[in-house]
Amino acid sequence: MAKSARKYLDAADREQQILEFAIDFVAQRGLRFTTRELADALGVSQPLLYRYFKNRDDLLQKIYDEVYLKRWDPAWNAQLADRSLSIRDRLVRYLTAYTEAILDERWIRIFIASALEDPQITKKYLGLLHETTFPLIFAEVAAEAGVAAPTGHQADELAIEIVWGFHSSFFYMGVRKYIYRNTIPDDLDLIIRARVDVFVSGLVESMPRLEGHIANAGAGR
Amino acid sequence: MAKSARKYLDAADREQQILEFAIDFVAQRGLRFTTRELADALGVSQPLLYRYFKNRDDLLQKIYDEVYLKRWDPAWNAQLADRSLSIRDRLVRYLTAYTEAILDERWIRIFIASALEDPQITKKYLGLLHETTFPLIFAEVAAEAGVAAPTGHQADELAIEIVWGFHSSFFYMGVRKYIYRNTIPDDLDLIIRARVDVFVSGLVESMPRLEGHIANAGAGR
DNA sequence: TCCAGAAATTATCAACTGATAAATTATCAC
DNA sequence: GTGATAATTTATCAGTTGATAATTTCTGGA
Repeated sequence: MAKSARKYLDAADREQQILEFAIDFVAQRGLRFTTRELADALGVSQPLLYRYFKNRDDLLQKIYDEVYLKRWDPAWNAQLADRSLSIRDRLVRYLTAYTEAILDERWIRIFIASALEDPQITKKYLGLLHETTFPLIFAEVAAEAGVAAPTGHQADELAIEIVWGFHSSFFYMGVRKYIYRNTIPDDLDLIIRARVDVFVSGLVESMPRLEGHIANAGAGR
Repeated sequence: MAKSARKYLDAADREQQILEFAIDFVAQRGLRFTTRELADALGVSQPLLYRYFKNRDDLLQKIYDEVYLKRWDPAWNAQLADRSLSIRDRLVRYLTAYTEAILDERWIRIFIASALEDPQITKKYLGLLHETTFPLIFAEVAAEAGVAAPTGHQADELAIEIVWGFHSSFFYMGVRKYIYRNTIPDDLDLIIRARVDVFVSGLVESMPRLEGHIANAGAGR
């Protein structure tokens, strides 16, 4: 008998089915859903949820785990550091993989909704970017420019900040598409290449002036 | 008698007090608050809310109106177009005013929460950026580069996209601070100048290559 | 075929929630 | 002071909600 035609699923299958369905459901409805609404949409009785999930929060926690799990490939950082390709090509390759992973309705909406509810949930993921990937990208562009990156705490902060601005623009495309419900261009590859070009050109050229910006900090106000 | 010591406020004052309090409250708690929680926090009875607001949704609508109202200064676009200053200076001036308006906990959190709930709410505001400000910024940088901006539908889209990436990085600082609860550098002026520098330098330099990106679209896949 | 055990549903509860009506309390003009 | 009026609270309700217990239905092996 095909599993899909069964009325009584194996416990493991049913749990997986509920979880997958709940991810789509919560992505659409946000965190204000009720357990009855979820059960009705899935076509099972509401108490059945409590056979597989201790309570509503337990279900949400498992949703977060499932959505964030395995969306981050540790190989990305190694590839970014691989100087056999130009920094432009490396950034294009990384951003192609990164956007493929995160420009997903469920991922974007659940990420934002969960962060709004409790920033702790997304902290680990964001820490990975902030502590590892961003310093790496800045350092690699600095190497491309043939300039020593400016040093000091304020310079480090500014460097991270510049990369944040660049990097977040791709995540933000997901926000525009799946939260604002705007249309975004469908040729993502074109946009990645154009933005990488603007970013690398700009950072290479302005890198020598960064020290100056720091020195002038606060002077103009 | 000072109004703050009164027990029975004038209707207009009470309505304003509830609305202001509710804005802070909803910014913190999100849209899952109950009318009792709001009333308790404010120190009034729950039915009192219904004297001033028809129902829960009516209160939310008035919150949105109050938060989004007058956060957008129509003079900004005119200033961006005023070529008596360099494009860098104009962008710095604009972004200083813009960030001052929107890097506010209530604004950021209610903007995101309401967009997540119903994208219609933020549509008008975002349309203003997309239709008016972004094309203007791109055109002004093109003029700075002394290059005719590339033409055609795809070029327009790409141009808007590049500016989206730049512009959104400032809004996104608010997301980082008030939603992710990350620390962001306190010297905003420094960041604005550095990012404007990277952006203008990069766009001026890569502008002549944009046509090439478009021509190559899809070729590399 | 039949039944033991697992899977799912029905029935139910206490607490919560948005909303309304009735009763109470403060304010102010006279 | 006093009473008319507006502001606020208390009491209350019907529908909802998360969760549990009791009951029923299905599945697969002997």
